[in-house]
Amino acid sequence: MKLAEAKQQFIASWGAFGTHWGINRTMAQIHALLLVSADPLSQDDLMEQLNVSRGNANMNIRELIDWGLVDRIIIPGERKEYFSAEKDIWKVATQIVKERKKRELNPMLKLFENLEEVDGDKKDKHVKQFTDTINGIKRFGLQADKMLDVLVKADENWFVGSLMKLFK
Amino acid sequence: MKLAEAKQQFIASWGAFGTHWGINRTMAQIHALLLVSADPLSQDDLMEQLNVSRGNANMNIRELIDWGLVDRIIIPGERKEYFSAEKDIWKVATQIVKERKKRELNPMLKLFENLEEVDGDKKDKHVKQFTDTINGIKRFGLQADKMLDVLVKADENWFVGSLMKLFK
DNA sequence: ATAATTTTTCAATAAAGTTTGAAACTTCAG
DNA sequence: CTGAAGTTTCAAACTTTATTGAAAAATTAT
Repeated sequence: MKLAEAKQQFIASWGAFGTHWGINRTMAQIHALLLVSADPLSQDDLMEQLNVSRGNANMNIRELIDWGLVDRIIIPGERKEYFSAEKDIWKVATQIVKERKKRELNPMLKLFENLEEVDGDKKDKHVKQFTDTINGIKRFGLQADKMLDVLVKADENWFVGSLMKLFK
Repeated sequence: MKLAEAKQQFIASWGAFGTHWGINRTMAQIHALLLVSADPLSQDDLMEQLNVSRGNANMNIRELIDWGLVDRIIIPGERKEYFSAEKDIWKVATQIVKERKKRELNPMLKLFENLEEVDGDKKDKHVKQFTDTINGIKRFGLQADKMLDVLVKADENWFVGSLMKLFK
């Protein structure tokens, strides 16, 4: 398979998977293209190679920077800005975990604090089912929160090594 | 806080979070309502309590059954079907992991097998960057695949217990 | 300064995803 | 069988989200 063809296929698939993960297609495609590019690319390079508009490219590059997955690169003597993606997949994964935790898990746990106390007889099965469910979700969420904190701080070798022992 | 109000808030939030997780609002809301309901509910109960149409309720109930999160319940002497959700959050989580693995991770790994071999000089930095990236993602994916298999088979006490030791 | 180039913004438009509701289909009791 | 009750399907309407492109703002060179 030719390199250009393989790249196209990778970018298309990555974009398609992204849409199932709450990431829009363009953002995932830009990330994919930067992941497989040896050198930094400019916004115009990205627009051209992915056939997307200036506004779209700009917005999604900034979003990727915001997620900590892409860096702005200044090339001396060049007017344009260039962009480059973190290539170490372990770092990419922990960065994504970190951000999703911040954006999704933490707000959810916060919200649940309000739902803990409900009026009424604790013996009433409807009240009991509600509080038990909320409590179960909350405990699970706190557990996950702790685990993910450790995961994010760990380095790959330690983590994978420990898990390998654990999992035989 | 009144039970009815707390339920409404839980359902609304669960629905909102669901949309960030590739689950549509109605599906997440039906799941939420069944999670906090002590008894099974019929399709008409769900339609009424969530204000959604018959078609929408039907389609999303079936999707939840397909995900293994909701069971059909036949109540003797009743013509209607009733529905009930698995209440154990650990089981809910492992079931979701299992299904997403099947639907997302496995197809992705399959797709990547094709991209491994690329024509051209392995010394060319463009070829090298591409194959290194794909290889890195593939290794990571296979590792995750193995871990998730163990997680899905494990029971909660074993898993949490082992991790607690690991994470001190 | 001012002109050239690059980046950002945002209202309009397009695309994607969700929901509805009525019709078709199925099941079961009498 | 027949008809009532329940379930499923699906095209059309609607809602939400993503994308465009042109104009405004910012940046850098002369």
